[in-house]
Amino acid sequence: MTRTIAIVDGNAMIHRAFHALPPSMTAPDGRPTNAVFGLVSMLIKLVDELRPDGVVVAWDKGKPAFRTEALAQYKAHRPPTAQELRDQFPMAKEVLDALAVPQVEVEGWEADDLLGTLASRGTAAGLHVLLVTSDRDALQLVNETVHVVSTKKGITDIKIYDPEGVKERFGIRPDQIIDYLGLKGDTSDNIPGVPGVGEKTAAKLLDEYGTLDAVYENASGIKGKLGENLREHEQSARISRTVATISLEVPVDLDMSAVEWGGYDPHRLAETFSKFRFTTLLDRVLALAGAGTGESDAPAVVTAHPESVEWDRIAGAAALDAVREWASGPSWIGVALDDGTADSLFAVRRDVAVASAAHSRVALIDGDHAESIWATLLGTGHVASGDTKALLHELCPPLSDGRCDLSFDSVSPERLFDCSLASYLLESHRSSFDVAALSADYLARPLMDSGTEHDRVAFEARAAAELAPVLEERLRADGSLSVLKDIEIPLVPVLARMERAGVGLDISVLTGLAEETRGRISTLRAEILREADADFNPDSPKQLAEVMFEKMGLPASKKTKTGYSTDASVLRDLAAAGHRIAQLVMEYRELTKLQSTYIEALPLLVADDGRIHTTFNQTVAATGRLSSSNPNLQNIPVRTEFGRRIRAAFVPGEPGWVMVGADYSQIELRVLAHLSGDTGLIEAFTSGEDFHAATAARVFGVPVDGVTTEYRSRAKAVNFGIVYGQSAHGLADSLKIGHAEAQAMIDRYYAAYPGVRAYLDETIASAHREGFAITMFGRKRRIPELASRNYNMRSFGERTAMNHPMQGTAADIMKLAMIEVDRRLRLSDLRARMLLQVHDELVFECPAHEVEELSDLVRAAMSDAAELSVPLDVDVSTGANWATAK
DNA sequence: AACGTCACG
DNA sequence: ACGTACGTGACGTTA
Repeated sequence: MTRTIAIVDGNAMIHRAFHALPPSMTAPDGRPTNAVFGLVSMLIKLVDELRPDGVVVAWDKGKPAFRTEALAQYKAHRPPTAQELRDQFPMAKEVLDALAVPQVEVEGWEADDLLGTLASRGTAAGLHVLLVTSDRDALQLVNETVHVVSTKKGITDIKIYDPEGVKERFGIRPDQIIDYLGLKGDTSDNIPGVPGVGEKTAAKLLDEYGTLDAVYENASGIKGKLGENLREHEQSARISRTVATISLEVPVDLDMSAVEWGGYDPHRLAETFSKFRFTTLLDRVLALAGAGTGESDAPAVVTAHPESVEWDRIAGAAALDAVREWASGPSWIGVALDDGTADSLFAVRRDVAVASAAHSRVALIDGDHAESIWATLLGTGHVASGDTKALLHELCPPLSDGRCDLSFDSVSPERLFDCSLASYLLESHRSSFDVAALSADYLARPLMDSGTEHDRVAFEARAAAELAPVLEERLRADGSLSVLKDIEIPLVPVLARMERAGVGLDISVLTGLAEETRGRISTLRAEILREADADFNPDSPKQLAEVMFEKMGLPASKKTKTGYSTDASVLRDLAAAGHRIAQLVMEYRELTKLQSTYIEALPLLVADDGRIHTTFNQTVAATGRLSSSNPNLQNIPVRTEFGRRIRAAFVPGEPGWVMVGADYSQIELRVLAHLSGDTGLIEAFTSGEDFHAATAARVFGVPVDGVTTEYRSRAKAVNFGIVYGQSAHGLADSLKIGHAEAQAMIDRYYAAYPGVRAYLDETIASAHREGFAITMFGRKRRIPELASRNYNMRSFGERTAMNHPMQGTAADIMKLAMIEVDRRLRLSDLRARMLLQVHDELVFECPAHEVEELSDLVRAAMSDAAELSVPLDVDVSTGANWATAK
C-alpha cells in the first residue's frame, strides 16, 4: 500500500491559527497559546480525517537569495510578527517534539521551498504527499500524487486540491500557477505582478495562451489598457514569476520513508500538554492512538446511505434514446452540466447529465453530442436544474459575430424548474443554493458519498430530479409557488438574453479619464503627505486614522470595531472645521475609488465582442431584488459630475443607435401608498404636485407654494426614512439635526399620514406573529431576528419587516415589467434590446428611429405591470450614452 | 478572511 | 441605558 506523508508549512499554519483564534487562552505563566493550540488542533484533525502514515512540519529560516535578489522588496513591507505570536514559535516546536513529529528548517530557505523539495523527493520515492498550507503558492506543486490540503474558514475546515480541484477553483492547471502568480502578483508578499491584472484576468490570459511566455509572444496583439499594462510591466511579471517559483532543491536532510506518525511517548506528551493546559487536546491525541501504526491499513468502512444507492448509468446512443423518451413524459427530469474541458482555444466541451426519477437512471451525454439533445430537452421536456440560466446560456452559444442565436425563445417557463430559485423563495437568506446544499437539507442526504469529481454531474442531475417535486410541494404549502411560476422562472430567459447581449463600452472615454485622474491623484497624495508631515499610505484607513487623530491631534468622532473611523461623514465634519487634510483626503478618496473600481477595472472586462457582460444574480438579495456582479453594473457612478463622465462610457454597440433609459418614479413610496391605503399619501401621488414638496406641505402645515427648499429636503429625508423603517436616530444622523427634532418630524409625518402609521404597526405585529414579512405578490422574507431577546437585533428585525414589503413589492413589479417588456419586444419588429436593470430603471439600446415606438412600448409595459391605487409613473429618456439617457 | 470604505438603488 | 437607518458588490489593506 502506498504510504502517504503530510508535510505541514508550520509558518503558514501558525499564522492562520493565531489570527483565527481569540487570544484568550494562555499557559499558566500567562503567555498566549492560541496559535499553538490552533496548530495542534489542525494537526489532530488532519491525522484523524486523512490518516497519513507520517507527518513532518517545515519552518521558515530566512529568505532564499534568489528571491531577495530578484525582488528587493519581497515581503519587505510586512509588519513585524506580533510579539504574542513570536513567543509561540518555541512552544510550538516543543509540543511537536513531544508529538514526535519531525521538524525541518534550513538556513536561507522558506518553508514553501522545503515543501517543494520534500514533495518532489517523496514522489521519486513512490510516496503520496499531502502539502498542508494555507499559502496558494504551493498549488504549483500539485499533481496526481501530490495534493495540497488548505484550510478554509477558521483552521479546521479543510479543502483538498488535486489537479482537477485547482482547475475548478482557479480555472488553470497547477503547472500554470507560477505564471498566474507572475501576472497577478501578491500584495501580502509585496510581489507586484502586472497592475490591473487580478485573479480573473490572469486565469483568462493563461486559459487563452497557456503560459506567461506565450502571453508575451502575443502581447502586441492584446488591445486596450490590458495590453498596455502587460507590455509596460513585462519585467515585473517575469520577476514576480521567479519569486513565486518554489525551489525543489533545498539541501535538507530528512529520510521521508522513515517518517511515521504515532511514535510519541505518551507520558512525555501528557506532561508537555498539561504544561500548556491542552488537556482536551491530549484526550483527542490519545483517542487517535493506533492511527498510522497499522490499523490505518485496514480499509475505511464506508456505510452507504440507504437511499443513496447509485442509479443506473447509461451512456452513448442508449443515453440519447433514453433522454428523448423521458422528455416526452410529464415528470421533471434533472439536468446538470459539468464544468467543461477546453477542447481548443475557442470551444469548451461540456458534458451533460440527465436524470429520470421515474426510471432511476442517469444518462450521460458526451459534450460532443449534447447539441442534438438540447432541442428535445428544452423543446418538450420538463427540465429541473440547479441553474437554469446556465443551461440557457449553454444552449445559446454566441455566434461568430458575437451575437446570440436566441434559439431558446421556444423554451416555455412552465416546463422549467429551478431548484435554487425554489429554495430561495423558501429561505431567501440561505448561504448556499447549490444542489449539493439543497440535497443535504431537502433530501436529507449528501450529494454523493464517494466518487470522483467527474461523477458530480450525474449526482447533481439526479438530485435535481428528486428535489423538484419536493420543493414544488414545499412552495405550494408555503403559498409561494406563484412567485416562482409567475415571476422568477419566466424571468430567467429574460436575464439570460440581457447577459448575453451585454452593453457597449467606449474604452477611449475611460482612457481619457485615466490620464486626467492619474496626475491629480499623485498631486493629492503628495499634498496629503506634506500636510501630515509624514510618510504613510493614505489608502490605509488605519494609517490615516493614526496620522490624523494621533500624530496631528485632530478630534476623532466616530468609532469602528477596530479603531477610529475616517469615513466620509467624519472627513466632512473635519473639513468643515477647516482641516485641510480632510478636504484633500475626501477628494483623493473620490478619485481613487472611481479610478480603481471603474476606470481601470471596466476595460479589462470587455469581452471579445467588445461589450461588457454582467451576471444578474437572482438568489442573492433577501428582498427579491436582483444583484449584478462581474462586474457590478448596478453601481456605475451617477451622483457626481465626474462620476457621470464614467457613465458616459456606456454606449450603443452600433452606429446610429442610441441608449434609452426608463425609470419608475418613487416606486417604493407608491407601493407604500397602495399597501397602506393612506388617503393623504395617495392624494400626494395623484395631485400632480412634486411629491416631496407635497409631503412637506402636509407635514409642516404650509401651502404647497410656500414650501422652501429646506422644507422639501427635510420631507425628502423623512420619505427615505419611512422606506428604511424609520428611526429618529437614523433621521437625525442623515439630516444632522437633534434627536428630539427628528422625533418631532416623524410624529408630524405620522399625524399627517395616519394610515401609514397604522399600516406599519400592523406590518410589524404580523411579522412578529408569523415570523415573516410579505410582498403584494406573496414573496416572503423570514425574519428570525424578531424573536431575539437582544434589543438591537429585534429592532433590526422590525425595520426589515417594514422595509421588505416596499422594497420587495417594487422588485416584484420590476420583474413582472421586465418579463412583459421582453415579451412585447420579441413580438414586435423592433431591433431594440433590453440590456440592464438597476432596481427601478431599465436600460435599452435601439436604432435611433425606433426610439418613439420603444418608449411607448416600455412605458406601457412598466406602468401596467401592477394595478395600484396610484399611477406607476415612468420617466423615459434617450441619449448617445447612458449618462445622457437619464 | 475580515474590515473599512464607498459606488449604486 | 442602549445604538441603526434598507438592500447590494468591489476595492485596498491588514492580519
